[in-house]
Amino acid sequence: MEATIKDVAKYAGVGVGTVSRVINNEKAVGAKTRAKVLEAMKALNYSRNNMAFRLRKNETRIIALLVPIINHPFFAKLAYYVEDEASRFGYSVLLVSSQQKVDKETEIITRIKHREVDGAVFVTHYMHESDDLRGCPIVSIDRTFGGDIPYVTSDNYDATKNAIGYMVEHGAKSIGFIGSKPLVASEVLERERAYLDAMEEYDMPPRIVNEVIQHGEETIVVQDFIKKHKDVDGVFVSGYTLSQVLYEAATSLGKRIPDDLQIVSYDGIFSQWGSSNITSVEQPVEEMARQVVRLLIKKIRNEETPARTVINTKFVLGTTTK
Amino acid sequence: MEATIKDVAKYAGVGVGTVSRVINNEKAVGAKTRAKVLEAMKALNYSRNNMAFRLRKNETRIIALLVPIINHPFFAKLAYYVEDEASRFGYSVLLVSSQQKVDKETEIITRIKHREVDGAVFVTHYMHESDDLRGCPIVSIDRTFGGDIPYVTSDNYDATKNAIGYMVEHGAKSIGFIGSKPLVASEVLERERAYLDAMEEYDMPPRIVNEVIQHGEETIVVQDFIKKHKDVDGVFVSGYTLSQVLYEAATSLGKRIPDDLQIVSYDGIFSQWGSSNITSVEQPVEEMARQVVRLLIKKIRNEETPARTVINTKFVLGTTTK
DNA sequence: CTGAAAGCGCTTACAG
DNA sequence: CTGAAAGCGCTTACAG
Repeated sequence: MEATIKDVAKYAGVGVGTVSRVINNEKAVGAKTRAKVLEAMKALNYSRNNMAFRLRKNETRIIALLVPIINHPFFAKLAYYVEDEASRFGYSVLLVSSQQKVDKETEIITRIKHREVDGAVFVTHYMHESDDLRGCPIVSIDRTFGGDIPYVTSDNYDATKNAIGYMVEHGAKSIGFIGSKPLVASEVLERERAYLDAMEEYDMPPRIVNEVIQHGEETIVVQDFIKKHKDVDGVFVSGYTLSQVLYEAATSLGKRIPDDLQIVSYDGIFSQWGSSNITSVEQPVEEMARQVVRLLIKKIRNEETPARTVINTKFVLGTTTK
Repeated sequence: MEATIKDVAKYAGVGVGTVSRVINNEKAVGAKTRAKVLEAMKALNYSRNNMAFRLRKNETRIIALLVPIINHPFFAKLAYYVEDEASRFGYSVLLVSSQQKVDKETEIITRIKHREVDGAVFVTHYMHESDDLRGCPIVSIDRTFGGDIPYVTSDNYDATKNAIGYMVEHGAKSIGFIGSKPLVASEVLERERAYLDAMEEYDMPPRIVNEVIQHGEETIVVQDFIKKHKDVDGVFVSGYTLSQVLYEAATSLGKRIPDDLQIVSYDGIFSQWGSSNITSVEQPVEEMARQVVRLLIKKIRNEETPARTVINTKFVLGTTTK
C-alpha cells in the first residue's frame, strides 16, 4: 500500500541506497539524481517507515515516564516539562501511570529490555531494588536504587530545617511533623531527619506522625494528631495532600490559622486561585524535569552522569504562617 | 551484545523458526525441542527485540494522545483513563502536549504516516481540517474534522439548557453567558446556541460574552461583563477556568454568591478543597476516555465506527446556586 | 514437528 | 557520485 524506498528507487530509476541518501540529506548525491528522487518521493507520496529506521539504528527515540498517577498536579506538571525537554532532544515520551501497582512499575524494565523504549524516568513508590535494573538507562526522582541509577532530588534536609526555623522565628513554641512514611528508601526520609535534628536544637519535644498512611485514612490520622497534641502551634507537613487535610481538619476543630496553628508544607504549589495558600517549600518541578531528562539522555548515550543531583527548593510564603 | 534469536537457535541447536515458535507459544513444537529452546533462552538471558517484532507485524502498538497541555486537571484525568484503557488492549500511550502550537498538533499526523504510532486521540484547539487527515486512524474529542474522523463529545446543548433551567427555577431573572469562543468548529459552540435558545424561550435578553479570550485577559473580560450587566443574577460559564475567575471577580466586586449571583459552570470537577464548589455540568471524563480509546482501536483495526458519540453529563450541585 | 529461506523497510560499508 | 549486497532481528509460508 504505502510506498517504500524500493518503489521510489524504481520510479526514479536509481538504487535504494541513493534514495536513502537523499532522504537523509547526505551531500554526496548529484543534483540531477537528487531531483529525480525527490520528484519520485512526491509522486508516490513517500514517507519513511520509522519502524524500519529505528530497527536499523537500534534506537527507539522514546523514553518512558513512570509516575504513580498522572492525574495529580505534581506529576502532571512533571510530565509536561519532561515531554517538553525530551522533545528538544528528539525524544518522545511514553506515559505510564503505575496506579500503585508494583507490576506496572517493574514492567518498564521489561520494556527497556525488549527495546520498546530507550530508557525511563522513574518516580516509583513501591518497586524494590533489583538486579534487573543494572545497566538499564534509568534516572530516578527522589529515590536511590543503590546501583548505578542516578537520581535527582530536592534539598529535603535543608529546606525542612529552614521551614521549621521560620515557624520558630514567628513564634511557634511546639512544632509537629506529619508525614506518610515512604515504603522504600527515599530522600523524602531526610525531611523527618531534619525535623528531629531541629527539635533537638530548639530543645522541643518531637510530636510526630510518620507512619504509612493508607489512602483514605488521612483525615482520621490528622485529627488524632491534633487532638492528641493540643500544645502544637506549628506543623511541618511532608506532602501536599496531607497539608490540605490538615488545614481542613484544624479549621473544623476550631483552630484559627495561622494564629493558633502555623502550617508549612513540602509541595504546596497547587493552590491555583489566590484563595488560601499554604506556606510551602516549593520544588522547582520544571528544573527537576529538565535535569532528569538530560541525565537520562546522557545515560542512554553512555556518557558519565553524577549519581545524585540536588535541586534547591524555594520557600514560598502563604497565609498559613505568621 | 544482546542475545538474538539466532544466538538462541545456535545454542539450542535448532532453527530460528523453531525458536520464534516457542517464543510465541505456538503449540506445534515438540516438548523436548521446546525445553531445549527455553533453556537456551534462559542461559543467554534472551528477550525479544520488539523493534524487529513490530516491523514484521507492521504495528507499533502505540497510540498518541494529543492534548493542549497535560498540566491541566481535565487533560490529566483524561490521560489517566486513556492510558488505563489503552493498556487493557495492549497499547501504550505516547504523550504530546501541543502547548497551543499548531505545528505540534500537525506533527502527529506525520508521526502516524511515519509509522511511529498506530493512531491518535486528538484534543486540538488550533489545527485546521486537512486532507492529510484522511485515512489516518484518529479519534477526536469535541471537534469534528469533517472527514472520516469520529469524535466523542458530551451533550453540550441539553446540559446547558438544563443548567439554565435550574437557575431560572431557583429565581434567576437575568442570565448571562460567559465563554471563550473556540477557534475552530467544535461541539462547544452548542453551549452558546443552547443559551441563546433558552433566552428566547424564557424571554430574557441575552447578556453574553463569547469572544476569543486571550490567556491572561480572563479577569478583565469578566469584570467588564459584571460591571456592564448589573441586572444579571445568574451566569452560565462555559469552562472551568473562567468560572473560577468569575467567582473571584464577583466576590471582589461585592456580589454575594449565590444570593446576588448564581453560577453554573461546564466542567467544575476540580474544586479540591471542599470549600466552595461551583455548581457544574460534569463531563464523565473516564467514560469519554474509555470510549475514545475503544473507537480508536476499532479505527486502527479498520472496523466500523460511529461518526459521533455523545456522552451524557451529570449536573452536580455546588454552593454557587440557590 | 522442524529447518532453510524469503521478506518486513530501512542503512551502510564496499566497490567502482 | 552511485548501485548491488549484506544485514538489523524478527515472522511465516513452504517443504519435508
